[in-house]
Amino acid sequence: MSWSKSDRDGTDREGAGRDGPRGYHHGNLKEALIRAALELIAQKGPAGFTFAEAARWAGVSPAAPYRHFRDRDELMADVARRGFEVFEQTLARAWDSGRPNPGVAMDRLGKAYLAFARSEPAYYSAMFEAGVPPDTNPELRAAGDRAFAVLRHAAEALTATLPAGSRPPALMMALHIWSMAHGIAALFGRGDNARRSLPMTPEELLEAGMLVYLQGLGLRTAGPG
Amino acid sequence: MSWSKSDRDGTDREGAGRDGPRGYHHGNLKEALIRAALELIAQKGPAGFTFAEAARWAGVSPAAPYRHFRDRDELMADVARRGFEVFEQTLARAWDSGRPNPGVAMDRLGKAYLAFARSEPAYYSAMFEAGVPPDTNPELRAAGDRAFAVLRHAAEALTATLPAGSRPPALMMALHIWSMAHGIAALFGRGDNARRSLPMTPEELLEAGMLVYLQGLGLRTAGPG
DNA sequence: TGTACATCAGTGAACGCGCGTTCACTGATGTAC
DNA sequence: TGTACATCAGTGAACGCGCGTTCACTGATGTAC
Repeated sequence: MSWSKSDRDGTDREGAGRDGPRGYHHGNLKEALIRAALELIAQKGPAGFTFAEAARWAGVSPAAPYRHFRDRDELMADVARRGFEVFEQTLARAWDSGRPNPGVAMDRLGKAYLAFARSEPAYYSAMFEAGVPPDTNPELRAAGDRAFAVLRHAAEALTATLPAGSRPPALMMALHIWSMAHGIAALFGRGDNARRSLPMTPEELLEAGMLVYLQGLGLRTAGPG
Repeated sequence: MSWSKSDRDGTDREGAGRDGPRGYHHGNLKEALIRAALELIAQKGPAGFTFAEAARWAGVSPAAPYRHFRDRDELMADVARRGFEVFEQTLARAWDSGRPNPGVAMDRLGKAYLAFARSEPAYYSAMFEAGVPPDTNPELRAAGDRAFAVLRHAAEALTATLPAGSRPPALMMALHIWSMAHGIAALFGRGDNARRSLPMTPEELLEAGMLVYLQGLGLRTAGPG
């Protein structure tokens, strides 16, 4: 990205309109296409996003995207990769090195997970539901691994509070928490999709589930606060 | 093609074929379309299934399906409904009224969940991933509710083994187990999709997760056997 | 500082394709009498 | 038992549409000199 010297992200494009980067051809088509994809995926799901419509959204001819992506799949993979990067940062910020203690931080991590799935449905779809094989792209896989690593480190910090003899495998614990968080996000976490009514918020459901789970591991979680 | 009276279904059509009710026009086009949809969804995901191709698969003209389904979505909803019915039966059989004890039966239930997701990916996709709103169809919703009821009853049976004072809400417990099972199925449970390598089988992961969870509830599960 | 030139992002026209959907139709079926 | 008729499942041709993809092109940019 950012490859003319004088920058060009001064204004933003789609959504509220405002053609920013004027000057020459388009300026920052690659970014514009990514943003168009995010918008379209959010509106119509990962399947309802076409190369042609992304081009239209960005205000260029249907042939223009081929200058930046081999095909639709490559664009989707790029969206997924960026999604993992944002996801990693979001989770890492929530975890905050386990402050003030791993239990509280893990609770925050869970909430951040669901918040991401809800507020960034397009990223989340591209990452987990669009059928993008993680091996498409070494960078995609690496980004996914880095995001998962945040969760794994959190699990390690939690198990470290247990006496050395009775520590469960942190990797397994991370996988359990990931699975439950993903399950809740997929089944109940998004606005209109697969709407099943819940007697509580997804956040409450996950928080309760993690509490029970951690208790099952022998962790005395202080709970929130 | 083929519209003389004899002929017609002598040869088998889709998959393992065997078109039953031969005789006249097609005989059982509705069923044939459902089976075509299952095949196509299994091969190419819920998005890669078109009305026209289902018709081709069933060997009829592209206009024929309109005699049986208003549109693609209605067909998809029907697939989902049938999926929930099969799912309910599968889960109920695995639960087997909680024999020989709820702990063992719950373990079986979890394995049956994952087995269904793996062996019937088309049903599973239509049910949970195709974006079919459950309210499309009262029957669809009812079928989904009945399938979930199996899980809820299992949770009730498990909580009933606890002293009256310390019973967690069975509904919440059912939701937790469902979420974890769905999360594992979605992230790790299918062959090629979203392949993430695991240091264990999905079944082992779910079994371990349920064990920890149940322990957290204070349930002394005997474990398998 | 100015000019010529290579680079390359985006154009616009064109194509083949498969999809969804409609329409008047046809041929098989079941049934009333 | 036979005949006339209503019903209805499936036909096949047709349509408009949007997509993916290609192509020779053009016009803006950066840069070597």
